[in-house]
Amino acid sequence: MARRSDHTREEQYEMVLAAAREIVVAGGLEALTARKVANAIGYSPGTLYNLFDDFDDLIVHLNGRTLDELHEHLSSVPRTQDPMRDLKRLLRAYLGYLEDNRNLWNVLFEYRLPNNRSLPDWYVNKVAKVLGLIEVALSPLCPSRDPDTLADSARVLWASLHGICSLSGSGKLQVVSDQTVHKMAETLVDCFVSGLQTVHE
Amino acid sequence: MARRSDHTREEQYEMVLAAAREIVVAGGLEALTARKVANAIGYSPGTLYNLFDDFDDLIVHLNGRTLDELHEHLSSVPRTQDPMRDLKRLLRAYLGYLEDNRNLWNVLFEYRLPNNRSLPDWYVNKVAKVLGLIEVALSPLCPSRDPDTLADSARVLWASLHGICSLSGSGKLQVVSDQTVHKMAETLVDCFVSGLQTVHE
DNA sequence: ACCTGAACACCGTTCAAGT
DNA sequence: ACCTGAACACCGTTCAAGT
Repeated sequence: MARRSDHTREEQYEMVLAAAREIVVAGGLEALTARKVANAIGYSPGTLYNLFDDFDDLIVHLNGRTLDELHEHLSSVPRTQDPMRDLKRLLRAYLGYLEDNRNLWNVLFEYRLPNNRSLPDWYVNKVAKVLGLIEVALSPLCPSRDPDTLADSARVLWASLHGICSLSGSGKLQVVSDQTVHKMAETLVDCFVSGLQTVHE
Repeated sequence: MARRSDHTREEQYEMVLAAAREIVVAGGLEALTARKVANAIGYSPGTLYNLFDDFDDLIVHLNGRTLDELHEHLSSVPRTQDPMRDLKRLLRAYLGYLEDNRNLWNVLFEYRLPNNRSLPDWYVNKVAKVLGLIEVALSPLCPSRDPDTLADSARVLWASLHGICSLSGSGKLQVVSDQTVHKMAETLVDCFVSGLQTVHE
């Protein structure tokens, strides 16, 4: 109906992501619809397509923000002289973020791009930044000096932790309490790190 | 329009799951719709609701079949006198099933029930059966005689493996080749089992 | 140039109407 | 008793029409 200059493109972008975040926090991915986001920011559905390629693109941007949040949360973990203690703290910080932001975390991982499309470079970089934190924490515990081996170990640990959180969160492991998830995650870290140091390749 | 006794209820049930399986194999979860399933078996959409509570229920039943298939596939792995070798074979069988049935595997894990609902008992039992296979393989490698500890270890390993396959499959780990996934999974198993034997609790 | 809102082609689900 | 198929309340997405 009209050209509205109520908000700049950047303001609209921020409004959309803020609204999307709120909707996901309140109701998860299934609650997130284009019409609801548009309504929340006071624009029509069509306006979203001026800012994003499509709804998938919007979700990827929201997940990018979640990765930033997660990175910041994990970055706040202090480093001491005890590498194993630091790694455990990082683990607890991760589980803490998950518990406080369950729905955002769920969308971050449960959302899959359609088969023919792949994640944009800036998104891949955000993942790499989080992985970097794990590499740093794992480095003093990793006997190998090869950076590729370290990177692989960090990815295995990160992915394994994800598996525990993911399967238990979706009720596919007969896991009832967060306490059990914590215990399983600790078991993983203990065994994996211990194994790293004894396995000779 | 008519009462049709072309097929019994059981026949219809089988037809639905067979059609759903085919649609998923061909196009993944996003291709699976009620209308498409109904059309594939030559009935109207409404008929599905005579057989299943809703579409979620249909997917859960399909996933139940996938769990059966997976269990059967893993059961075919022969047992030798070398526990580590057996476990590695189990691992390879799992990765093999995944590669041959990627879309079914994706639906098995990426599909989440709405928040307020939980998986039925018969489904939980199917999961437990698969976990049982891992327990049996892990048992001779696990120093603890406590069956609960063994069960926890099996769940940690299963979930961790799932995490690696899941994250790499959705492109969230910068993992390119199946070869890398294999390598990561082997690293996990090596380190985890080795760690199991050295970690004292 | 920007935004609208109706329209399109879909969803899962329901239920009166038929046999 | 079983099945239909139209209808309902939604989706994501597009685009002619407005200012």
